[in-house]
Amino acid sequence: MSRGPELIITEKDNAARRIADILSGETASAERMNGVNVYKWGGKRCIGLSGHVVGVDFPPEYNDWRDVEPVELIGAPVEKHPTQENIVAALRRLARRAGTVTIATDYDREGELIGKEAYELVRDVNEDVPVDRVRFSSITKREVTEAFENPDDLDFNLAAAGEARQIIDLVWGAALTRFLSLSARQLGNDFISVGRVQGPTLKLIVDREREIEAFDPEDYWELFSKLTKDANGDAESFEAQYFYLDDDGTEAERVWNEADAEEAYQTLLGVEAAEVASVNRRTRTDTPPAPFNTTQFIRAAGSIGYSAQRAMSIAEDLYTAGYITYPRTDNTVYPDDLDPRELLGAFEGDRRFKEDAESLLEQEEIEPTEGDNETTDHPPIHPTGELPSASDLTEDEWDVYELVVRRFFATVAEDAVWEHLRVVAEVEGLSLKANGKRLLEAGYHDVYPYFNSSESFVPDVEEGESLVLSDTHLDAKQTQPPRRYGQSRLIETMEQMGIGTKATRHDVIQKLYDRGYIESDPPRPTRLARAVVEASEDFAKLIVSEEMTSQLESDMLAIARGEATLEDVTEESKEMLQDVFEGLMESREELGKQLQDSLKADKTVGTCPECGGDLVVRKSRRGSYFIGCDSYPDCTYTLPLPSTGKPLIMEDSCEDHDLHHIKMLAGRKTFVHGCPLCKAEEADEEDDLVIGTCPECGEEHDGELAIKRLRSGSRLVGCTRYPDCDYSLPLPRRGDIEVTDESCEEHDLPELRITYEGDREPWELGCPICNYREYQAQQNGEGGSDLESISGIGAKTAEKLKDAGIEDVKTLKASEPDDIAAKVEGVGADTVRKWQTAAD
DNA sequence: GCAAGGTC
Repeated sequence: MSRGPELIITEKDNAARRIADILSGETASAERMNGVNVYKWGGKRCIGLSGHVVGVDFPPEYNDWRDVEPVELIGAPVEKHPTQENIVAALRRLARRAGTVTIATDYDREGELIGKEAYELVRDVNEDVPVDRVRFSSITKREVTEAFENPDDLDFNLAAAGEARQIIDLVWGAALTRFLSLSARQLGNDFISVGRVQGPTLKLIVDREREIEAFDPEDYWELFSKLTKDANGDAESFEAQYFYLDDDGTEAERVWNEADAEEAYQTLLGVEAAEVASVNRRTRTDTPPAPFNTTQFIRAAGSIGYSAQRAMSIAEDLYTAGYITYPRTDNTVYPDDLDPRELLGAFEGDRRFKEDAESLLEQEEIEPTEGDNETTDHPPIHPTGELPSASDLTEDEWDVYELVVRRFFATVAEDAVWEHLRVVAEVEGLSLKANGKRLLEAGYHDVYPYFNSSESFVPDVEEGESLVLSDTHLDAKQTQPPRRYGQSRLIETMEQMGIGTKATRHDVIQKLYDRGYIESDPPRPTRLARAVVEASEDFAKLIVSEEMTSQLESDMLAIARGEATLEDVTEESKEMLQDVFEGLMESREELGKQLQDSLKADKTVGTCPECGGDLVVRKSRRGSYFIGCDSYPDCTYTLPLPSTGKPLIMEDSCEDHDLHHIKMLAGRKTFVHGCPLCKAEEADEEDDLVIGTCPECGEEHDGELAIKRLRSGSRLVGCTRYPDCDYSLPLPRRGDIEVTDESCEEHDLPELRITYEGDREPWELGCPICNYREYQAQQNGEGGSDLESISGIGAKTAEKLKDAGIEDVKTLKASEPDDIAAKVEGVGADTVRKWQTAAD
């Protein structure tokens, strides 16, 4: 009997392709099966999954939220079903005729579970085929070859640990989410969610907000003087700060008592010189940073202005294009077979990195830095050595790519060395100190400019030397509340707390935005978020506590070790949830009311000037936002809002009308609208300024074009016969509009100039018709494809789609998913369907 | 339609 082909299953297409290349000596060819790549060479086939291709859920009879009491979900069965039909079908087809199967999913717990899911799909169609498992932590020739020479077995206990997590997350998450949503009567798109990871993350944000609110600022004073060394006519000055030793004998700069501060201030004002009491010099070694894992990468990208979500999406594109390694990793230690010299060598041929690469290669010894996390999942994020040419990347992609390259450079660069100089001067029993620092050896800072390496100057002085004292000033200050978490700080804290994973932490933050729990950046919790956290603290403490995860982790460890079973762990967890529900059911109504009140508070802008009710942000039937009275239909008072963006109610209010200011969130086009009533009044007070004849109805009806200000705050050039004629041309939101003496011959309209406050140069907008035409041409010309407006389509994918003749969203929507999948590498029909839905 | 975890 002849054996069928060997089937290799990986976690993702990219890994399948690279492993096929390595094992085949680059002779593997790719073919498409159900829109999925299958790599083929000799008697072997290799297919990449897309992470989990099956998911857990309750049976369909539990689908209706209203029909099923949330508490019933605790006892409900949990089923597995395919979520990526095309991949599952392809896998089954291949498995049916396979002679052996090798599971080569990622080397971590979730990878073991994904491997077991693949194993079960294989077993469904082929009872006898031998299945083994290979493990490697980076896809290099050496590791992969070695792993395939020494195959192992699947670790079913480890996979069961992952399954226990799936079940517990589903049951707790779904039961509590439904309970909160039902009790507040929030069904449909605006349901109220909680979960093991989003819960504690939200509590972190809410707790910080509570600290900020409870903060009681304290007054203190700080004193500074200028000290000048005046030797041989060369005056060198520096600022020194007053300090004293507090009761514990520790050095303090803040003076907590105004009288003491004033006394010291007067003393310093009365003197003209101070004597140097001590000079301390020391050198400090500043070691280069460790290689990037996901969290540290997000943090660094954050410091150059990229949100966590955006940084990961760009990294994903760079990875798919082959320029950087896999961006989701916990590892901060390079694998043994990364040869830094070889990788540096790849940058010698590139104009932009040549100089730095060469100087690094001149080092006699190259020993990369190591971080604290050494894991088996993937190598730290580093450039692959395949370089993009300038036109391959957008500006943002280049920024992020350069960051990854330079981080790699830094990890193989030399230490930096600083010299710290501390000078203490004394006068009349008062002490002043200054700390200078100088970069003696720039080391890694030369190749990694993202850290602050600025120096502060303090001249060489000697003990006993007299310095001129001048410019003494006393600064009154106040202690500040703790700062809100920024996105990267939040992700770092989640990592420390052990919640979420490298691949999900940034998504969790996005989810909190989507659910209406946080707004703005740095994120600020809404009233709803507080109510959800409070309700959870009162009745389901575990769901907002990091302990739920640490408990789960130790349970999973026990399962993996064979010391506990999946059933033991899930049953115990369900019993705890059952107890939680006893408390919840009793307080159902009260809880629902609190959630509803908070939801309303989140929408409230202020008090209605006509009836004293609440003014709230509403959405019209056409989908646009406006402000209306909560007492509608008894009160019909409304205020318009700008048509672009989603309104955010800001914290500050208008002094005249006591209405909260509004910000319109629209990505890069975000702007502050301000007080909606002020905007409306400004428009009412401003007369339309006629500048010419309406090109559409001028001849027939004597329509005229005028510069108008709308109550929504927008400005435009529009026909005076509106609404009978709706001809209009856009005008910028900001700046003063000046009508110049010049006029456009073609359209017989005056040219406009926009002027700004401050130093900003005026903008010669010109004829409004010409200007609008140029704008439209620009929109349709370069970057005319709007494919990238769909979430999930990056620059690279858009490029690939265009190569396949799919130029824009319209074509994408009109095409058959399977056709696109067949034409475009790495794109499945399911993905296309998702894009098509996203485009609607 | 719920979670969290993969991946796109």
